[in-house]
Amino acid sequence: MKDRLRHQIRQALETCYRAGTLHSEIIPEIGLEVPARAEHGDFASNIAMVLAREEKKAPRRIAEILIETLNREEGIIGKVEIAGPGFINFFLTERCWYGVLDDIVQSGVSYGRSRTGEGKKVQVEFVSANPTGPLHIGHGRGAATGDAVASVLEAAGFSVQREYYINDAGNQMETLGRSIFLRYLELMGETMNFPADCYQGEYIRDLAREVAEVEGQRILEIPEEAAIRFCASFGGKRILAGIDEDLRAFGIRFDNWYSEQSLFDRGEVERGVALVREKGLCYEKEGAIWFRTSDYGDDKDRVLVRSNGATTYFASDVAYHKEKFDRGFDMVVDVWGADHHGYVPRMKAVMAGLGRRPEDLQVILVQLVNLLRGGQQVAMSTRSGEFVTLQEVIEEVGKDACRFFFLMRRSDSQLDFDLELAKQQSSDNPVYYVQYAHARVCSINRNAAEQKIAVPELGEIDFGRLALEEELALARILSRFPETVAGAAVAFEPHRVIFFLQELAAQFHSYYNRHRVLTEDMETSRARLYLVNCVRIVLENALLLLGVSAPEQM
RNA sequence: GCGCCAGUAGCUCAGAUGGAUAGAGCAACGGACUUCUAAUCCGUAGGUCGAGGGUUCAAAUCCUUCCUGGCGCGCCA
Repeated sequence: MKDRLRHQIRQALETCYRAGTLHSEIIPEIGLEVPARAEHGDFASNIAMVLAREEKKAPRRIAEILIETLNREEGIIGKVEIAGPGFINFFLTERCWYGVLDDIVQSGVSYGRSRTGEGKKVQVEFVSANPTGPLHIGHGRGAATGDAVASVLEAAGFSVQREYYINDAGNQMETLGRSIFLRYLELMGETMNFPADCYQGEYIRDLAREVAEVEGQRILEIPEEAAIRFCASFGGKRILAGIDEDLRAFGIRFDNWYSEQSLFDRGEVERGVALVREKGLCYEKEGAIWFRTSDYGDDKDRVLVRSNGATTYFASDVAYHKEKFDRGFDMVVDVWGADHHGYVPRMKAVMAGLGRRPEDLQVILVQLVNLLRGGQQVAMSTRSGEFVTLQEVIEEVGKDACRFFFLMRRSDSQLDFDLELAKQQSSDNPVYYVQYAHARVCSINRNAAEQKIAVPELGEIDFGRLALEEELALARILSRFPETVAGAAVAFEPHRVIFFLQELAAQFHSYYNRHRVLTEDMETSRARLYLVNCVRIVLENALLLLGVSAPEQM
């Protein structure tokens, strides 16, 4: 809708230049916004004020000239007013708003999709938790965010792959192996002080028990190093399977699981290091090899290969990101915990070093989740192994509430997650507020069916019956859905969809309370039924985009 | 010390490309169920947008200084 109007303005501008009524010959970015106040129209443009300096004319005068030139034939533009210092306020015709309803019915599940992304290949990498323990609530937020970003990008016309990067190569895997091995020894009757730098959680004992069940005494009889390696691999696989299970319960599936170890096995890390050395981006100092990331905005250079010959985690990441682009992605999105933000400049530097634009790598930082229960903070400590797992939270509050809560805030602001509130089935709980709107439409449909009124199909209603202000307001909100999704995609901000949902649900609830859909008058009933089913479609599309279900009854 | 992020109503937070009188939810107060689900709605009240300076016709938004909070500054991962 906005694009159509913008197009009309551009044409008017060109016509003015041709006719000589305006002369600056520039076509600036045409600012169009939805004004905060209804009396300022459906859209407002600041174009006249932007041109004022160049034209050396009063903004209001420019606005007059433009309005005279505007093509009204397409029937989109109803009334146009000049207001304030030179705003042009556009009031679109009702016909044009109700055309949105036909768009929605026609597009159905596709309504909201756009071609903004032009099919560009994007990879979204998220969660990527080390396979050394179960997912906790912080991972949950990253999971919900990454998945929603991916979905929103898909809907905006990008071609998206979801990837999980498995950090299975570093010495944390060694620690995992040793932790399990030591618990295994305990089971076999050895007494010891379990080291503080090992993983403390109860799940380590469970894994040790499994090792004992499957392998019996065998692990006692092989060299310790091999035993640890076995335990690491055994535990890593089990934990990863558990992570996959948790994520599926959360409604998330990855297209690809990518192992860091495989980078080593295929020589990618070596090749990556060699490549940046060939490009002259490195130097040796004190026996180590350094990447000149400070040439590209990082505050210091970073070690790729340590003086003992071992590569750093950074080296893996250079190889990994290089390999991502080798796979043909136009853009790569990484979802990280906000505590890794210091890592961003060096990875941007890597992009530049590899000859990519820094914007081709987008990093979304996800802030901490503050877990509360009835306003009281829930104590968590990774070191002692006392943390609330994602699985526990999903079991307690349900997938829908969990997903919704994780997305309610901008990802880079901290999030209070109150378990009691998330469970509450009341107006305090925004999840139910939105879902309830959907269920209500479904309920209306059931009642309509009882009265033998079918939901009208495309073109079957008389828009003249939709004359209420609240109905127009609904149509306006519905029309904004595609641009909301596209905006959320290019800004990597899925929370915008949440706010859209809340606004739509609020407008619907208000309408519902004030007016009956099923009335004495058949044609009015049918027209309203058509409208509220458009609301239902958009609610459902938006909820599914976020991984939240759209229930038919509650 | 340096860097990144944040500071908006009592609380939790929105405010896309700078726009007109800064919004929502919760909490507070007052109302609405013989009507398609009250998990809802309607109304009232609540603000020096951390502080100062600057750019602009126009600043919560951009620049700058300062204050406060969080995080990060390894040949760790």
